[in-house]
Amino acid sequence: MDLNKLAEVLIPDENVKPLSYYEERYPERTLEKGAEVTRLAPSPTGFMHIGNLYVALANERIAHQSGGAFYLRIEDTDEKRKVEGAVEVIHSSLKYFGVEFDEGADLCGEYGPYYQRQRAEVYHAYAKELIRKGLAYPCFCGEEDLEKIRQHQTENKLLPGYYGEFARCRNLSEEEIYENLKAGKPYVIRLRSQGDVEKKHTFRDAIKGEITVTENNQDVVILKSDGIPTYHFAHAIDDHFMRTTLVIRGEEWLSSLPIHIELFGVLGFKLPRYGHNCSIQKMDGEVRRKLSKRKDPEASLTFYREQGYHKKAVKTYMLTLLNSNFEEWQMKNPTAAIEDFKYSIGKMGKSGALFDIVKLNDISKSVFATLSEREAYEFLKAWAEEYGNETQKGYYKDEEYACKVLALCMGVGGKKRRKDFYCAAQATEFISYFFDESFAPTYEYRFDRATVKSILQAFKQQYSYADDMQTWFEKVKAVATAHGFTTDMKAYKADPTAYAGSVADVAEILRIATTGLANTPDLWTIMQILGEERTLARLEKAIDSL
RNA sequence: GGCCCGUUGGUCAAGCGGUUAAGACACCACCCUUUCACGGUGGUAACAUGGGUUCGAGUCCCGUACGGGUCACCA
Repeated sequence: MDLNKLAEVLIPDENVKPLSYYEERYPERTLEKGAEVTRLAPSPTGFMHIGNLYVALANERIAHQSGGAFYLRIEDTDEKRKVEGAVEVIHSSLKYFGVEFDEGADLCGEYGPYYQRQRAEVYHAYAKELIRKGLAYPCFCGEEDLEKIRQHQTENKLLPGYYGEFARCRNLSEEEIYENLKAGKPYVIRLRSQGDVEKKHTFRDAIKGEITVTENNQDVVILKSDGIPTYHFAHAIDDHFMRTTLVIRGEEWLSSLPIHIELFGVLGFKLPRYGHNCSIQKMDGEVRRKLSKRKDPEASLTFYREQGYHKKAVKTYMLTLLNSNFEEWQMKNPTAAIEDFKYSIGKMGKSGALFDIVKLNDISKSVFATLSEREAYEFLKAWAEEYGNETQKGYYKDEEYACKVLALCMGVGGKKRRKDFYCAAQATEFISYFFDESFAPTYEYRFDRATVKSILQAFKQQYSYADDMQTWFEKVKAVATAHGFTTDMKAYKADPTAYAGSVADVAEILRIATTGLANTPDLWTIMQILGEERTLARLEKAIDSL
């Protein structure tokens, strides 16, 4: 059979150049020893999963820490999944979390184009080469044919797939091929696999360690009927010519590793190192499962922006999941930039981590506690502008007032900072009682109405805006005593039944009356910020409601 | 179902043949505090399971159970 001719007929791409051209066009990178070239290679679906950030961060850290390069390649070989503007979403959502590429799609770079659809000629050049060598062949089987083969295989408990004796088009004669072609039958190009599933090898994965893989025996499709490569073929060619040294990707790829190993071998390329990481999971009732794009809002990167999580918090949390020694390092180096952490691929977990939003919130609280009230103001204002409603935007109109509120709520200037905020949405909700337009209390007291009313009335009569904190407390205590509430907390704790309540309970009643909440920062300061008129109005309103 | 991977407290996890089996989050208690928090101290709580190998096993081997992944002209 004239394989040269067959290659020309099957893949009539006039842009194809000799193979040596591509090796020269995409030369080995000149890098320091130990430098790693890594990449993120998402499909442009327009949806960014938290797992994308997770794996992007791992790749980015390793490349930049080693003095290598980190690039973005768009795997747009699947027409059906393509979404307009998706690349912009990838850049912007990763950039928000501080992950930036050195080269890649929509950026410059010597190893482009970085869109797979634009690299057709390279794939074609190598597909042709494989055909010439007899290592690839056209396959005319349609969906129905494949279905039939699969059915036969499942019925007879055979390994499913297109291989060996089941690969019907593998041994088509020259006449048959040209007859099919003449009849206008669509075809794909398949690899003529030389592997044997009975042969096992151990493979060293950078994350999982030693794993056993069998050889691939599937005649996988390398070029689809539209001439576009499948993931496997594009992966081998791109990662070779973009000179990737380390491929960190999800563990769903582990099972197709044998295909990749064979492909790299058959193409004469050096296999990169691989690290297969686990996906982030969550608890759904009793079962543990992957974070799902459809069911879990927190699976989407946009969730964190809409909620107003600080990028540093999300990044820190990702790092604690990615590298088990990160938290310890951070505790020892509380002021160091997280970029200074020596990331190690070997420290990545071998089993899937559960996503724990409570832990994220805890980290976020600490991040807020490092912000000044001005920084918090800018952050919250920016969030409100983009995601808040009209009332919430209004909170940040008066900068001085807002900063006073924030300074109090974050404990700025105190010996220890408060940790009430974990995201912009929650922080904005938290401070809403400072604004009359959103003050809608439900007043849930733990004492009977008569007592509450009496306490409120007594306090209101004595209240004076001019009082300093000390005087103010004296008055609170006086009200407490007058109602049979003790001011001696120790005594109260020793025997709570001896009193109607404690001064803490009185404070709680006043707190609920003025803010609607049982948990707020220092009440005296709140009243100072609110001002005399509004404070009295709120007490009045609370009394009226009883 | 076949193949591959995994399994240490509720969660994230250290551990690399000999440890009183770290630490963090959460929870609880106490302390600090004239209020709410912050903070401090302490506590509850774990090697999935059955066999081996070994003087000795969370650590090595085999089986079982459970969980995950994968079996496309999707990535």
